[in-house]
Amino acid sequence: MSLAPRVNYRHGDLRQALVDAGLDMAREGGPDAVVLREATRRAGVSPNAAYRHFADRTELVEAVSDAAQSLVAGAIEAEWDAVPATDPATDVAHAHLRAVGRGYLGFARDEPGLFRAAFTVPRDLETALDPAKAGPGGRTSFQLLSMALDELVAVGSLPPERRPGAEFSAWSAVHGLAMLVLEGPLRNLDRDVARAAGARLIDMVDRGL
Amino acid sequence: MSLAPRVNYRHGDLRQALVDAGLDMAREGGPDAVVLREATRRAGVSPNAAYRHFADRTELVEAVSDAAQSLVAGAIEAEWDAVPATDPATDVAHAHLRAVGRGYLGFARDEPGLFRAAFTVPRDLETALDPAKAGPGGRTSFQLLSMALDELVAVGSLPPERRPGAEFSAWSAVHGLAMLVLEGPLRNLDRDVARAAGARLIDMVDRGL
DNA sequence: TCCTGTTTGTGTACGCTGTCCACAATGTCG
DNA sequence: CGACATTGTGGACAGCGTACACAAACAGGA
Repeated sequence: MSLAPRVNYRHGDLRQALVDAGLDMAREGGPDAVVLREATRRAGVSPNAAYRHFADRTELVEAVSDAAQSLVAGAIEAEWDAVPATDPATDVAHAHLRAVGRGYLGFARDEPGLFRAAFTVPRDLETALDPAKAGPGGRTSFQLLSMALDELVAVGSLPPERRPGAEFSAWSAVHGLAMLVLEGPLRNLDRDVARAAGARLIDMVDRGL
Repeated sequence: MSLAPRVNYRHGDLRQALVDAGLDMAREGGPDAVVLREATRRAGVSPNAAYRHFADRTELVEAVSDAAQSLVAGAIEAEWDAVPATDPATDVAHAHLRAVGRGYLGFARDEPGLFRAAFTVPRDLETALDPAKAGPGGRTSFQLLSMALDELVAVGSLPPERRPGAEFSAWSAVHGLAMLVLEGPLRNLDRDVARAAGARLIDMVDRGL
């Protein structure tokens, strides 16, 4: 980023600069490609400077992961907002669920490295409501999924007794396809075939939940 | 393995010894924990000896991955074989599908490191029929899943027009749950809750395919 | 049986990584 | 203005993957 050597001894916002550099590295190569020394290099700073902001490499990667999760949430919000609210409520609810799945899979396809950084690193779900992981609209991807499922119950498309835990099933399905295609055995699946598989998968979820 | 220093200059079967060491390391720590130098150390051999059997670390990890996939296939075969063939064919077909899912998820739960070594490394699906990845019964996990789906069509539980590509949907679902629980945001999910989520997920697949 | 060539091991070395330590520049607050 | 906390630098270390040159063990034909 800042190619010109700093005139000031202090950097300004080194922490953010390191996270940005980490995001760039994760974009091509996933979380494993985030190397601490390289991040400091890109920030124009000595390797050890990073340790003033992160206890170790793991903490840096986790910060990158949080930022990546926020980007995913943004992508899902965009799909959600594109759903017209004019149709009958039942259709809107289903459309919202499918929008969440489409946003998730679309992000995985367009930004595989960041997707893996987002979802193969994080500590646990306890922090799924962490605003740092939310999109511009302030909601995390998990919250968006929950909203869609609540909506399905409200319009009577999902029996209330099947609502608890439904997040896990729906999430698992799309997440699994993403991982299989990204870093799993379906790695070389044709792009169009993968897209079709995504649509079919969302059908299955919509039908089977 | 061979703690006593070799008396012979040659090792015997170094390649296999390295793969075995790699499996041990992958068992705790997943594919990233497979370190080439450590493998040679455990085999009682100098670091460079590995390069007579693998072009680089990646090739070693891939060999470990193949071995791990074979173990998964074995676990699935065991579940499959435990299904009694006495019930009506329809029930048996569904039971086989569920056995595949149970075997897959059970292996992920019992051997998380090996599971990740098996499914986050491999090159692509082209080699899904590779006998090296098969279980003792000679079939890969992908083949077992396909067999279950064919059976479902045969007994009329799955419309033939939905058969093509059904592997991807079913596989995605179980794989996704496994990944979320193993190295994803559901990492700290209670063991019993995870098990219940698995059962519910298999329900969804069975219903929605 | 020796001689020769191929296979499979060893030794040394290099650059890269994450991380530790002591020290210096900068900002803040009494 | 001076003391203190913050944030940077510099040097060092062990461990990693890997390249290169060399040595031991085997294999086959003379």
